Amino acid sequence: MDRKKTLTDGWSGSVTLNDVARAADVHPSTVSRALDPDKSGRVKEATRLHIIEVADKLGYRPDLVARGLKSGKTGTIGVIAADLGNTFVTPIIHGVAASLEKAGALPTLAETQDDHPRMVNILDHMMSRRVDGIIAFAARQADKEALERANQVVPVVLAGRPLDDTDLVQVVQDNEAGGRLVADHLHSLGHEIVAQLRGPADVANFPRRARGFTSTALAHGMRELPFDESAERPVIDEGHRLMDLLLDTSPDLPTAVFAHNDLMALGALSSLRNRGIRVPEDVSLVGYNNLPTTAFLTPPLTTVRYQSFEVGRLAGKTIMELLAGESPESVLLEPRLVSRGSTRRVR
Amino acid sequence: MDRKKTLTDGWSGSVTLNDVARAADVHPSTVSRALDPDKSGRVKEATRLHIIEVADKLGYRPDLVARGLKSGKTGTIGVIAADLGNTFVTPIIHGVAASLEKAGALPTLAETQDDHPRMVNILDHMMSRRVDGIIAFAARQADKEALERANQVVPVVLAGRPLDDTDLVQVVQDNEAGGRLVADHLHSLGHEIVAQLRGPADVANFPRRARGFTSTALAHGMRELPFDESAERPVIDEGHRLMDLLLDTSPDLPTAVFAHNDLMALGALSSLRNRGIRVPEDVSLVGYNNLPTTAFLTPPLTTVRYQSFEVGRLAGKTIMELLAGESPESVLLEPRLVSRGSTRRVR
DNA sequence: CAGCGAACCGCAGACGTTTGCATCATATGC
DNA sequence: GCATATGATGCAAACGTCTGCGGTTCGCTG
Repeated sequence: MDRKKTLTDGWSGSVTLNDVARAADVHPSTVSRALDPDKSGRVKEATRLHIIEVADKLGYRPDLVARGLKSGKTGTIGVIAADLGNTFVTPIIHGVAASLEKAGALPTLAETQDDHPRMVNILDHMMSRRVDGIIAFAARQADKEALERANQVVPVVLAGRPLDDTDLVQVVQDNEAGGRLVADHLHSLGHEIVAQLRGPADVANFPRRARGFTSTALAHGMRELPFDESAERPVIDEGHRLMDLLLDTSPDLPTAVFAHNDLMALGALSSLRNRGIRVPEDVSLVGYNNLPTTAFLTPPLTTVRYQSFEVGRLAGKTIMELLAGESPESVLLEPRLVSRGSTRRVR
Repeated sequence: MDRKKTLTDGWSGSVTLNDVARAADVHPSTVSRALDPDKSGRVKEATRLHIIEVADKLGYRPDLVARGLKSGKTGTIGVIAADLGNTFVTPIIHGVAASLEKAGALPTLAETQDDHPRMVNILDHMMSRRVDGIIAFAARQADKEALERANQVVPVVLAGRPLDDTDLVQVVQDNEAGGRLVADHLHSLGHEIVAQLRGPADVANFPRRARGFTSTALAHGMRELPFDESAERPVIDEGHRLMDLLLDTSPDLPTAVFAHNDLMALGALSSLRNRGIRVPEDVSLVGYNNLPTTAFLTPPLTTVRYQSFEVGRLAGKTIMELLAGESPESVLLEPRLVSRGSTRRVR
């Protein structure tokens, strides 16, 4: 009349601490202590071993939900993405998952589609779930206030996309340096007339890339064509549209184009092809992110490496440090230019 | 002396049901009922409105952890991936997240790296977290038993990668049909000597593709070069290695090669290029998955569309149906060939 | 041998909800 | 106007775990 449930021999229909206690003939609190590595010194070695044996035999698994209720810690980190379909986002998630798992935590995923009300809803939901912390990436400037509010309750780390004027801890790449690298590269190849295809202005990455590029181009005495249109979203179609627009409206042709990410570069490439403009013979083209397949394009795309996985990994590490009460600094990763066939010396 | 905490005006330091009850001068259970849409009929309209108003003012957010403990439902679905770095996996996750969110649930992510012990650990962990269900994709045959055991406790859905000889509900593409499509396509272009670059044999997708391809090629009277080596992992490098190996060991040259996925096709492409073998002039090349950038390769890659997002979406839908007590069938999506420049009529 | 501290363990309350049951007041039927 | 049905709310237990407090048992010292 003691061992009542032996349903499956795997995770039986949830064996509780009480079941173990009854089977081991001790009080539940003793079982709790025996199974807690921190407290195991507070229980006699013999009983501890006995309890562990019984727990194993019964296939006891602690109920993390109950534990979470009692302790206030769920071991869950909310990860809020703008767009899970974005090829630049997924490696970050990969990095986050990898580093959290190492710390015994797990990420819970949500997507905002860059919609502000949705961001607020999701934050609400995450708080309801009592996540221990939040990693938000791909946040637009508009979300800043909501994220700062959330940060009053649980640690918030920004990953992949920076936010201006905020005290939130950030793990991002130095996009301005990235823009500078591109300008330097084009300058070293002798380009003098250049243009940018801008990503969405409210995603801070892109204005920063633009700023770094423009200032350095200027410093080198290059001429940047005035073209302020920016993409709605950083995708292939928009790259195509912007390239078309530039070609249709600009009196001059640039000898090199800096697309703010690889996808937009792809779109630009097909726009150029459609018009018989050759890359790199007529125009050099640079992307950003170094997506896995860019090396296999024809021509292989010159681009800037974005260590997405590393960003995710560090963001995970950072939030665990915050949870441990430490005060980690924001991280600014250095970009690196990957020079390939889509850029060449201007004749 | 009633409203004690007004810390932040956002998510104040967690307002509980009791706080609301006290402020509204009713019993907690009444608040619980008033806020539950299902039970709202069981409380007077006036008090209900009053309670809602008070709850809003206090910024009450239910504690989903406590609710989970009481109700046994956490609103969380465990999503177990083999490799989050796999470009074929991420759209599936995207689809899962999208469809779960619609149902008010959220996915919790973990990665096995195709390591069996790790899969078991993660399943354990997921059970401990009391997930309502599990979507496992990218499972190898070895994991079958563990997943079936888990399925005794919570619904399990397999997504993206099929498993043989199991009753688990699956949402996958008809890989055999995919293989047939490729063989048909190559046949229609007049190819007679063909070869396959096989993906890992223990991931059921690949043997199925192989089977469909081989049987159809045979039926068409084509000759398939005997080449049984298969990739360790379905990645670029392995495609390169296999292509090299095939070229080095086979006495005959195929006029067309079917790589079991796009990444391997990329590797094969560069192997061929290194030897001065032109695609598609000398050899036609087919991939699988239709990754976003394959259309921009030179030549654009002929491939088979894998509706990854749709697979994820349906997997999410399916698990919600299982949770609702319905008995959804396994889903077998139809592949579609995407014919591009990497295949051409044989001279 | 009395006394005392340490080691070990049980007790019970708490975390924030939900829910069957009990209770009370009100409305309905005769 | 009384009995009964009905509607609204309060009460308390429970979900599984953790933990401060206190009690018991030992072994030890003086």
